[in-house]
Amino acid sequence: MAITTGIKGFNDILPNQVEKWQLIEATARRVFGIYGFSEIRVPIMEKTELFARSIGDATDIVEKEMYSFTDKGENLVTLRPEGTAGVMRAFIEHKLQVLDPVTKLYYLGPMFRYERPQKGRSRQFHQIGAEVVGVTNPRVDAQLLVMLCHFFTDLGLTEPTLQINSLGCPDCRPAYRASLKGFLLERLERLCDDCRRRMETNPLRALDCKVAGCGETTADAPSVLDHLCQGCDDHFVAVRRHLEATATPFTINSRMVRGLDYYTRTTFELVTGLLGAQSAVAAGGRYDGLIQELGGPALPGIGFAMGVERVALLLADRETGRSPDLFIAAHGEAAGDEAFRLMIQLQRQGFWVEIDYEGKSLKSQMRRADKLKARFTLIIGEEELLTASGMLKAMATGVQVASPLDPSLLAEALSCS
RNA sequence: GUGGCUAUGGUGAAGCGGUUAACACUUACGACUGUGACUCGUACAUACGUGGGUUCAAAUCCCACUAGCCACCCCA
Repeated sequence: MAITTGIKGFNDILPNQVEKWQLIEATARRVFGIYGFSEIRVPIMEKTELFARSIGDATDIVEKEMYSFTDKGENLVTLRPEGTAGVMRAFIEHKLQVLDPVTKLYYLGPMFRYERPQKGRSRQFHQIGAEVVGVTNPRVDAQLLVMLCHFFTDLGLTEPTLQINSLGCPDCRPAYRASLKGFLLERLERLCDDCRRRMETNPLRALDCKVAGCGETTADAPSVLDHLCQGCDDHFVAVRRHLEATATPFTINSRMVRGLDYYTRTTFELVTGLLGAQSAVAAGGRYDGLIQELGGPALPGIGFAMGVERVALLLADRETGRSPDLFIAAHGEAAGDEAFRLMIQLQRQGFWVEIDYEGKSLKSQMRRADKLKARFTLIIGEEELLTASGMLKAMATGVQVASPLDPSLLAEALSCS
């Protein structure tokens, strides 16, 4: 394959798209900041074992989607397929719990999963995620969800809707799982091949199978929510109560399934119908056992991650708002030197100034000034050079006035109007 | 890993066995006044993903490969 072709599933984000990305990132930083979150930056590679332990050995991510390899020191390393594992590793390694009993972190950056690319999915993709460590109280679950909704509202995206569920805990989930498995076993012949396979790996998945027959078959399957232990039930009820108290719209989806093993209790997704097969724009949940499982203190955690590509897809393309303050059109070599000198001086004062670098005709330069949507154009020719005075033209009105070739006076002219 | 669809310039595309491979945008130069937008003119695919085949003749038909897209699986 030609070396000028990128790797499958690894996409360039061109300048016109980057504007959107910057808006998403800036909104996240701003909104998450309001809720007291601090950014953490962790490496994009970790020991393979970390992901296997946290995400779960039997998950598809670990089984077949990781970019894993042996480095030159014979270490088994993996390009992060998600963010939580690395952040929790850093939390434990640096004992962040001693700084504050409540740790609120957010991160953003590329993740890697070897999957077949399709709409809203690529092999290198980007997530923005947030995690809270140290709080069991359901108020923090609600707050995290409110923050997530706040973020989307600020971006002008009201379409994705919040769905929540509870997955129970290690005390009550096994019983539910057994109950569901029993239910499915009785109806084995009505399930699709995939669901039969899921029986062993993860029976919960049968609940969101897209095959029509399976949907009907599992319509009256036992619900997790009926099998929650007292603690989990109380927790879930409280989360719902707090969401209602803060007027945060949500629906309960007891059939929602998560792909990572570490989730407990509250799980949630922000779903949209506008992204083809990819309905989840952001998703997450509580992971009360993860930190201890990784060898850290017994602290609870909850977090979410959103797919930046998916958010960007939902955002309408926006016009590039930026345009130069001034274009200096020069006629002749000496004028070109003067234009260059003025440009640098004005740039040092913070103005965006453009010039022509190739000695093009005045007409060409004016055309370019227009195309760049420069607010002003300063025209310098031989005559102007003699009097040290150029013509300053306001492009919108076409009005032009003589203006001394003086950076501070020009700066003044650019600042007003 | 499995399936379906598609592959023409920088972009969007016409073309359906014999055309100078339309048209539009973009870009470059020029005309209209040393000075942009509108208008007009000129230029820009030895070439139709790659490799084979059928035919007097293929961008147009057939095969293989590759890539992209969408979907399954799974997931943010």
